[in-house]
Amino acid sequence: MNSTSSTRDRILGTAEKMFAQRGFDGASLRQLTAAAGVNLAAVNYHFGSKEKLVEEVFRRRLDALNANRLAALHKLAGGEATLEQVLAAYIRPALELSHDGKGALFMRVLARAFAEHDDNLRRFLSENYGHVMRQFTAEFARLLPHLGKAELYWRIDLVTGALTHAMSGFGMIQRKGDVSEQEHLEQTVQHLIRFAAAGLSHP
Amino acid sequence: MNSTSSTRDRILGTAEKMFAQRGFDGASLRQLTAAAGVNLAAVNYHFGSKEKLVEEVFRRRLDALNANRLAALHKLAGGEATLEQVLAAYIRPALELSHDGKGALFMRVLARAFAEHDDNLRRFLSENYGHVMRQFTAEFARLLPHLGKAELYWRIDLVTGALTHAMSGFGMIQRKGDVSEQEHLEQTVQHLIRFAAAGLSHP
DNA sequence: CGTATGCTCAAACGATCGTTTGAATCGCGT
DNA sequence: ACGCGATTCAAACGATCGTTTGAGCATACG
Repeated sequence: MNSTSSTRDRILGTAEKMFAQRGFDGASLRQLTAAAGVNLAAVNYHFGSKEKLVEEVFRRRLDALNANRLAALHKLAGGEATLEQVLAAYIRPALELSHDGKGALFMRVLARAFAEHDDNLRRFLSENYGHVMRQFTAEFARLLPHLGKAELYWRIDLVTGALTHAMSGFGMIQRKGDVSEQEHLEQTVQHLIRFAAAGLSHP
Repeated sequence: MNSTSSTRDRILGTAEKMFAQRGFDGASLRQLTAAAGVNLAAVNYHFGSKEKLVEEVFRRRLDALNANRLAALHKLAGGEATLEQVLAAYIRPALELSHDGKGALFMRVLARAFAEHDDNLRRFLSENYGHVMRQFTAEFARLLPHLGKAELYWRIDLVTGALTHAMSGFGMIQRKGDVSEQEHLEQTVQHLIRFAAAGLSHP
């Protein structure tokens, strides 16, 4: 077995792009393998099925994304972090991912998956990355003690919707020529954090 | 030609349900017509094509929804309405639509369409209902003069994402047995309005 | 050298898709 | 009662889908 099959990676990269553009059903394996320059049967050989390929596209990005989120969260002083800091730990890794060309496509894939309400995919996400969301929710609960449990979950859901919506469009937003990429990213992070903080903590 | 063909309406109603459940590509005309109890060819006879059927599903709901939104907006005292009132004019009709059983499905269809970034559908929505969004944006600009144009658009986009996300899940949220439907709706409207107002108007 | 083993390839499989067709049936004005 | 347009119907069309197959090629190991 090859340790890093070029065919496997080309399929994954092309799949990410085409899933973002045409959706999971809309992107056929024939279009996908043709665009990747590999044989049609290579997908089933390397991944087993189209659905397993979808899961692998998610796993590759989300493993890194959620590891970064947890690392940022744990780096904060336990029990003393501010709401803005916790939000930054949640938002910045996602925005950094959506900032480079290929990661931006993945955020659109993610937004699509949210909207599709696909039960298999939701179970996959919950099983593999639910613990991350749980840790952040616990932090939010500590920082917003005046909110009831239902109210807190509700606001987090609203913030999640806003962020998903925003990041699925990020990267397509025209950036002014007089600010650097890093500056643009930082400004966007600050906007998102302030928006989320305002929505979460209002009385 | 029949003025209100039962076949036409059954197709539209079933299409809304199945598009919400399985997406536009995922719901086939064979499943759809079988569930509606009509012949397969009836879709192409009454609507011309599957894509025209999709547009008609949108048109039927959005005509009423946006008319209600504009009526609520114009009923406000011109130039003196508060941010919360304008938000209510925007949010309440959508939530009322998503409150009855069939409208709730439509909101999921709408959320799906947002995530799919389909160019044809976006053009259709922009051409037919763009003027509504423009009027609300003008009101927001009047009420939030301290925000730059770019900043305002950005926050409206975030609010739109949050609302779409929330309303696509609304109706699935379990309602406590001790509050009436009307009460539940009103509480939800108030939550959404306060969340949106906080996100829009924060410094 | 011979032969496993990992991988690629063209071709085909059955299933399902949206659409079209032409005949059968319905419903109403004259 | 008759005729005609509107509607429904079963059947078929070509296209495309995900998956499987078996032969061919490569590389490494005994």
